[in-house]
Amino acid sequence: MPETARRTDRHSATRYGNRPTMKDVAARAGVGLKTVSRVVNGEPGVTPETEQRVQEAIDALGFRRNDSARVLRKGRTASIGLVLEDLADPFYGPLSRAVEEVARAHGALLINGSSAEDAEREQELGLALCARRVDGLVVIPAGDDHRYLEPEIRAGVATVFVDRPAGRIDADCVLSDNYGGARTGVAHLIAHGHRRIGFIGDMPRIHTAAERLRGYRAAMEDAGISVADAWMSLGVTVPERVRTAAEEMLSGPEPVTAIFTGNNRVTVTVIRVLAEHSRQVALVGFDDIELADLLRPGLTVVAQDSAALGRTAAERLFRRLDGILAGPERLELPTRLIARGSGELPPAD
Amino acid sequence: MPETARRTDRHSATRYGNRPTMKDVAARAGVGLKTVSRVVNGEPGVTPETEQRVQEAIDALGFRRNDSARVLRKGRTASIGLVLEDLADPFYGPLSRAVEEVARAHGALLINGSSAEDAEREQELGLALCARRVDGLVVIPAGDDHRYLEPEIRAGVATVFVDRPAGRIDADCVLSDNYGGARTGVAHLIAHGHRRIGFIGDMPRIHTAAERLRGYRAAMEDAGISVADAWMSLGVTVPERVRTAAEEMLSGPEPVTAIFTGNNRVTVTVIRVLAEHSRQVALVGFDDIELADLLRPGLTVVAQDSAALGRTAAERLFRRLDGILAGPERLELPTRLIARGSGELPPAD
DNA sequence: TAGAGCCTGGACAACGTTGTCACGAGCGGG
DNA sequence: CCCGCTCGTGACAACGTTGTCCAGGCTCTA
Repeated sequence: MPETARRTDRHSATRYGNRPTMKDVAARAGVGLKTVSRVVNGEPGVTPETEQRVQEAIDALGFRRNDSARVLRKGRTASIGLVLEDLADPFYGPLSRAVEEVARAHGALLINGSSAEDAEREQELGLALCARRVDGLVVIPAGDDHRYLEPEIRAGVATVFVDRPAGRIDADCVLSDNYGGARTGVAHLIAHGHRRIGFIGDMPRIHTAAERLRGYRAAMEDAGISVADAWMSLGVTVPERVRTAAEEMLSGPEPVTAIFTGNNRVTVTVIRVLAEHSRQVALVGFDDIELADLLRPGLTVVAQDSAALGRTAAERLFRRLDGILAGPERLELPTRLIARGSGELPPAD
Repeated sequence: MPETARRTDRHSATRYGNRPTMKDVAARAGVGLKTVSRVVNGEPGVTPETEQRVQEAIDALGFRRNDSARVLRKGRTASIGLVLEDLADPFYGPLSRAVEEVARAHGALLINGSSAEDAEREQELGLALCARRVDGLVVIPAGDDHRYLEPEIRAGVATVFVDRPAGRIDADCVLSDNYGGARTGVAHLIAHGHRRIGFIGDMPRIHTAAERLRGYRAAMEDAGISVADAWMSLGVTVPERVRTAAEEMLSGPEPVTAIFTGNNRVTVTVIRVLAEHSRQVALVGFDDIELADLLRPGLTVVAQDSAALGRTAAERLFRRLDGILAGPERLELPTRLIARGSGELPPAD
């Protein structure tokens, strides 16, 4: 049997373990290859006796269909990719989970990767997923140039951007109402008597940060308050920088009486600063935080629904895969102000 | 050109979009198929001029190698699977991220899925990943019978269980020291003068819950305290049940003066109950919680390092793939007691 | 200048699956 | 009794890639 021997050798050389194939099952059951395929896929046209023989062979050999081969033949992989910033961030966990649930409902698997807020890594990941021939891609942009995805989109990879818009290409995106949310949050502070309000946010090149700043400015303008430069601080959201920014706003001759924070990482740091601070300072944060209601005072936030973002994006992706949609569109989801105490504190002076 | 026409028809019928293949690139560049392959994979033996011609064709056509086909040919998929309970749970986010980082360091992609704490869904997911021919599998068990993975493991799928041990099969697993951690946490309460200490945990069929209960009992026994049945409550960790359990322990003629909570979901609910409660009750929770230091009093916890769990498991998986390891092993990672105030409160009476 | 050896490039088979098609058996109706 | 039909089954090609192997052209040396 040189044929068999050769085959075994090859296997033990290049793989680890010999997975049985349909050919093996067919040989054992004494039927043709296609008949096994029919049984495995539940296609009609097989007598019960034949089916049983095949099934027994499958069980005996521990056969499992190789989906890689199937995909190669069929074209669709029944999997979608998700590129996000950091799975460990509590904002993205629910988002990822929501995408997964929608994928599951459509019989698809989710492959996800973290870009670590690095544009190059985002691209690397997105393209790796395309090489795996995912049917669609949900991207939370880290970079601001997504032309690298153009050939993929043209080739039929349904692509939806979430949380931040796509850069330099025209594509579907699902965003929160960052501008409106920030505006509402700041207006809430103004309504409680504050006029000197600080804003601490992320780097302005990040779309969400820019939009939230725009909302802050709009709310201040609505109230006829002119904004001092010292009240605004934009930059990386590492604790050290945020801490310094907060302390500067709170000192000096005309300190702010309230702070609006641009995302959850900033909010947490500012809470720590305020806890060490003697004077009461009002605080409204963008993004909800677990246990926000257990703090004293409770934390008032502008909450975005990250699960809804994920769900909406994934649903749009599958509708696009089904060929129902026309041109790219931008969807905006509302935010919600949740008053818990910290945003309702009156000005201290 | 009937050949070309037919090919195009086929494509637009069964796929969406015509991805160019190496054949197309080869035709455009006027070289052979294998030469394109060599360029794409950076193999030696191609003159710079030829390479440039090929590269131009690749760019012009927007070609991207089809990894499905590659995998079929090569045997390894350079991807690993992760089956966990719920990505939205803050305990699993960092774990997943840690696994991803290790995978990335080994040039592999991570595919993950949530079992939603459902044994059937765990099996479905695990087998789907095997059908995709992942090289390895990290499983956080939901069910307690993993014999369904036996054929896969025999076939060479490196498998590591995390957080909870595998059921009814012999396999690698990486666990936290649940017993020791709980014992230390409860001993901490005893050291601060408590004798009537409650325990609220998850369903006892879950391994971690059983181990933590065992730790509780051991610490109590060490101190010569006999445990009343009313002090222990095991069951689903939905807020309603936990709330009821806590309130029962805190009422009656001999209420507990301290509570040890069996996981983060329980802890959060108990904090809420205690906040509404007049008498001071000490609390130590298993699992750390974000912002635990900002509560008043700060929350004392027995922290497990979920990222380390993931990292350790993934590293073991890749070492197994490299064929370095012998038999299955059980690794146990230490926990760490973090005192922040709530666990150091003295008994109220 | 001829022969040896090297380097580049291409033809071909194989990976495991599925779609197409054809074949043979059984059967009912003309 | 034969034609045509249905039904179960299997042979074969194709999906896009990579490993093997061979051919042809080049350089270098004797």
